[in-house]
Parts: sequence; structure tokens; C-alpha cells
Amino acid sequence: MRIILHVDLDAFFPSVEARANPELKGKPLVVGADPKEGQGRGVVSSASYEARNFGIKSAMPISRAWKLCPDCVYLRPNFELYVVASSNIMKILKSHADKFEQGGIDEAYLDISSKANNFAEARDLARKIMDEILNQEHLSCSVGVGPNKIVAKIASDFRKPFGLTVVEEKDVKGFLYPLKVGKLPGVGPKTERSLLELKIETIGDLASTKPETLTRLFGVWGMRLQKFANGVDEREVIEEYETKSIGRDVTFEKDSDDENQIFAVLNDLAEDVHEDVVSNALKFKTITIRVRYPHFETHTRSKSLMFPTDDLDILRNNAKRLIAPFMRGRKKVRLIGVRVSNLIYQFKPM
DNA sequence: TCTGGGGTCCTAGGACCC
DNA sequence: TCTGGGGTCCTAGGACCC
Repeated sequence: MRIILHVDLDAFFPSVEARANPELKGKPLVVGADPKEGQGRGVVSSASYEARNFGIKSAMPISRAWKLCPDCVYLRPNFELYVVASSNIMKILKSHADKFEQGGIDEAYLDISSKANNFAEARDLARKIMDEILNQEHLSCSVGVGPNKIVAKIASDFRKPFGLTVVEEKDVKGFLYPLKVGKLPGVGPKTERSLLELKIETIGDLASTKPETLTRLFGVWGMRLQKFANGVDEREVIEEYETKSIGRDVTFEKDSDDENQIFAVLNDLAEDVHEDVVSNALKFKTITIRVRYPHFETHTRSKSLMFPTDDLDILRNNAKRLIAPFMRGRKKVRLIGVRVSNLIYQFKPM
């Protein structure tokens, strides 16, 4: 039998900010784009629990956050700071796991099947890990324990902050079925809307929906979701990971139809991407550009080369060629981006 | 309300090869 | 003169996650 932990750091960005600057402790903190007195473009990355009391949430437009709480403390993200904190914590987590998988800057899965003989022992280990992170890093996390990744993940979100939720195999359905279907990872806003139209409101409803209905609507993804809804998830905790693509996007502060500006920004993006490619000893075969117009209509164009390369000029020239047709309409542009994929590792990644 | 920036995965049509 | 089946790659778009 497997025992999986999902560890999720609580309000990670604001918590790290408050740790670095004690004056901020206890204040409503919003990390994200510059609100610019309510005119700012961009979204909330993460809000402290004090700020959440005003209704502010991750991914909310920063302009809306400003309306909800003009007196909150607004901070630009400081990723260097978060990466250091994150890697210290990941080191702690790794030391307690048979297998360890980082699932983002602020979360990780641990397979602890050989470290705990049963869920009671798993609970003790989870508590120990929470205390260790609190004592050594002065940051709080929430932990979910379950027989697989999906149950552990949903459990870690069940009680926050500094919550510990253990769901044994026999309790999985009783735990999942009453939850709102949107709590299931993989059910985003669009899928949730489609499901609600079918009167599928809880995870239990999804579990008892006719498979044909789900296949018709969502294809193979529908079947995967239904397995998740039943608490079935065979995915392993995966130790090592290969990057599949590297890219950069920029949203203009003001929508632009200035060709010189757009090409200059495209060049900068290509250079940044190239730097990442080279420093990771990679080569790429496919180049993709992205254009977003003011009403969020988004297009991509890509080109695969005959051979992998790491040449900056090839990247720049192809990006320029791919984006050129979008410049002709004289329409304003909100965002442009460059991405490379089909990556070749010249050395095995560590 | 008006939507960042870093990614992953899936779909579907078409080209091409055997 | 009408045209299979399987596999893989390319391209564009879309949903989702943190």
C-alpha cells in the first residue's frame, strides 16, 4: 500500500515577505502586479490571510484587489527570495521521503510508503515535517495524507493554514463525494461551468455520471476526471524531470501598434530565452511566438527546424518572421511571447 | 472584474512514410 | 480511377496549474 503526502506552503509569497521584513507581519499583504491606484494591469500572485479577509484571492485582477482593499500593502514579487526559501524547504521535505516530486515553487509530493507502516504513523511524520519547517524556516505549511496523489492534494487544501488532513483508503469516497466539483484538480472554470449545466455539482455527482456522457463532452480527459472523482489515481511520485519548453511573455503596459517597439521587445524576449537555453546546455528544434490582442484573442505560430540548434540569430530571425504577419493589420497588440520546445539535452539534467 | 508569467497536457487535422 | 491502415511529426488552439 502506498502512502502519499502533499505539502503546500501557506500564502507562500506573502509569508516569505513578512519573514524578511517583520514590519509586515500581521498586515494584509498582496504580492502581484503594481496596482497603480486601481489602473494596474496584471493579477494577484498571492495574498496573505489578512488580505484574503477582504476577498482578495490569487489570480484576481490587481485592479479589483485595489477596489476591495486600497489600504492593503502591495508588493512586487521577489522571486530570488522565494527560490531560496523554497529550496531550503524542499531539502527538508526530500530528507523525509522515499520519493520526492516538487510540484511548483510552494508544493511537493512525498511518497513515504516505507517510512510509515500505516496512516497513524504517517500522521506523526506529517506533523513532524510541519514542525520542522516551522522551527527551521519559520514558515507554515498544510499537509494532506492519502493513498495517492489526488487524495493527498485535495486533503492538503481541506484545512488551511497549518492544517493536517489524513484520509485513509476506506474513507476516500466519504471525504471526496461531498466536495464541490471545482475542488478537483483539473476542473477549472470552463469545465466547472459545463459540469454545472449538467447538474454535476459535487465530486460525488461526477463519480456517478455515466461514463459515456463524460467521454462525449471531455474525451479521455473526462474518464481521467471520473477516476479522480472516485479517488483512483495511479500516478507515481516522479523523482526527476526534464523541461519540455522554455519561454518568455510580456504584456505591454499600454497596448501597442508600434512595430519598432514590438520587434525590440521580441528581440529581448528571444535573448532571455536563449540565455536559459544555453545555461541549461540545451538545443531546441521548435520556435513558437504568441500574440494577444486587446480583447484577449490569442494566436500562436510555430516553426520546427530541420535540426536542433542553440543559435540566437536563428531564434531571433524565426521569431521575427513568425510574428511579422500579425503586424500588418495595424491592430494593437496586448502581449507577445517567444517559446522554444522540442528540447535536446546535451547532458543529462541533474 | 477584466484577465501575469512560468509552464504542462490534450485535441484534431494534415503531411508523410511504410 | 479510386484509394487501407498504422505510426509519427507538425501546427494551432485551448484548458489548466501554480
